[in-house]
Amino acid sequence: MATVLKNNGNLLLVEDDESLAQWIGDYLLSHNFTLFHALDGEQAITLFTEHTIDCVILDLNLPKLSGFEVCQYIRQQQQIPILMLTASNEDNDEITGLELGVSDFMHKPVRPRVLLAHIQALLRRAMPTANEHLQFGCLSINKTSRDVKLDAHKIELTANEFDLLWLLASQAGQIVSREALLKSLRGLEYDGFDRSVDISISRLRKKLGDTAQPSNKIKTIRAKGYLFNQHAWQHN
Amino acid sequence: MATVLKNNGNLLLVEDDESLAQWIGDYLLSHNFTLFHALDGEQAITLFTEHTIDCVILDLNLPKLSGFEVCQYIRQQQQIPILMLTASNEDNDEITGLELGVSDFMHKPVRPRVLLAHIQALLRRAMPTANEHLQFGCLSINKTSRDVKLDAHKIELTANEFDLLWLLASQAGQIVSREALLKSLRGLEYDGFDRSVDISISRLRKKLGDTAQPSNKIKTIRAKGYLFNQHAWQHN
DNA sequence: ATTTATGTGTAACTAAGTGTAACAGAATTG
DNA sequence: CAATTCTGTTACACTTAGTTACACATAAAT
Repeated sequence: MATVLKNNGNLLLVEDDESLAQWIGDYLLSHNFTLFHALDGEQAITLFTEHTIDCVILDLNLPKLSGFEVCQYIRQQQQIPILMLTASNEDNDEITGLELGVSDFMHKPVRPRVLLAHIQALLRRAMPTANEHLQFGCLSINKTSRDVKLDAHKIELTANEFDLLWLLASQAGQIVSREALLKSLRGLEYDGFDRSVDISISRLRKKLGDTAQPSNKIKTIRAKGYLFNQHAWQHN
Repeated sequence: MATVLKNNGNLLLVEDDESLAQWIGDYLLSHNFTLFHALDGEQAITLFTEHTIDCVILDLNLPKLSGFEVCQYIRQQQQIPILMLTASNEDNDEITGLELGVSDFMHKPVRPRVLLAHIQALLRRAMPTANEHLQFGCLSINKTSRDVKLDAHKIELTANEFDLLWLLASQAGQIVSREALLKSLRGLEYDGFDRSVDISISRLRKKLGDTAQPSNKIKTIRAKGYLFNQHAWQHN
């Protein structure tokens, strides 16, 4: 009979001290997490782009790229939780990390039970992103039924269009890069030339009646990406 | 002339050690937070219910009600950030806190600069979609919708022009150097010759109707940079 | 299996935004 | 009042984005 294991989440552990990584890793594996382990900053980014990661555990002192650089890169792509490990006395590292958007800190030495509790809390907190339903004025978006309504009038979106709308709307008011969109929609790295996102945006705008010139409901931010404007959906 | 103070947020500090509370409090007050101070758990809950609190700083060991009970009560009411202060060696306290939904931890002794960074990060995270909005007389600038209005009349700005205006307006009355602007807009170091900022300023002034000679709404400070003049936008 | 419909990407063209170069004018200096 | 430095602005080239048309892929229907 096969052993059935629940996967509690995909963790990316970025730590160059192999023995430390080993026993942290073993402990997390024994609690049914899937673990990806990077020994330096470059590996971290490679693993991050190639897999769906739920939480990053990031040591600060790394070969090739610093923890800060890795953090910055990941933050530009996604809002996933980042737990940073620091030496206890480095106030400035902690302050810099917080400004870069680190979600949580732990000081070395790390106790595994505490680490586990932190990771579980981070994942719990990140979950509400899986909110089922969004409402902006007359626009209603339901994640589970994948229904979109404008003033009680149903809008038929294709799978792609819905995913795109969800990505943008769930980060309303923030600019989302083509990189991030392309990665979520097609799992591809953005090469600077791919226009598929633009086309989908164009089709989506048409269906949502975003006819203003320039578009107002989904705004274009040149050289940066697109932005869902939550203020543009008030009933008439 | 009156001193204008911005309120960065309402903090509830729950700490029974008065001397510690005193100097943490002074430091936070000097960074333009409004502070409510409770000496025990019951006071904490009273202050919490009577005021709008943006973030709670909670010591664990309290008279009357423990920090955990206060935490639990607040969590049932609202999702506001709770920063818990613990002794460094109490793993179990930290684990219990995380399970109760504490947002962040700091171990004593607390360094004020680090505390400040944590609070700022918590507030930033708690209101990602908060409307960042600036108003100067007839000029209105909304960061999340990236809309700019002059007397209810919408001004169409390009991405660059908006970013430039935001940078200047959010530091109204202060000189902003070309270095800083170029760095923010294009991520480049200023080489002393780049004129792109000047061009964008020129286009921005035209759209904002800053036609005076010399320009009055966005002033040129020779050899220093540009300055957004908040006094030049009074209604006619 | 063939046809049909639908979704989605690529190519190509048009439109719009933004930087470089160049020159003119203003401010500053000696 | 030169000489010099800094800024404003125009013109143009280049980059980025919107959109149409079409090709390919997939799935449903015949």
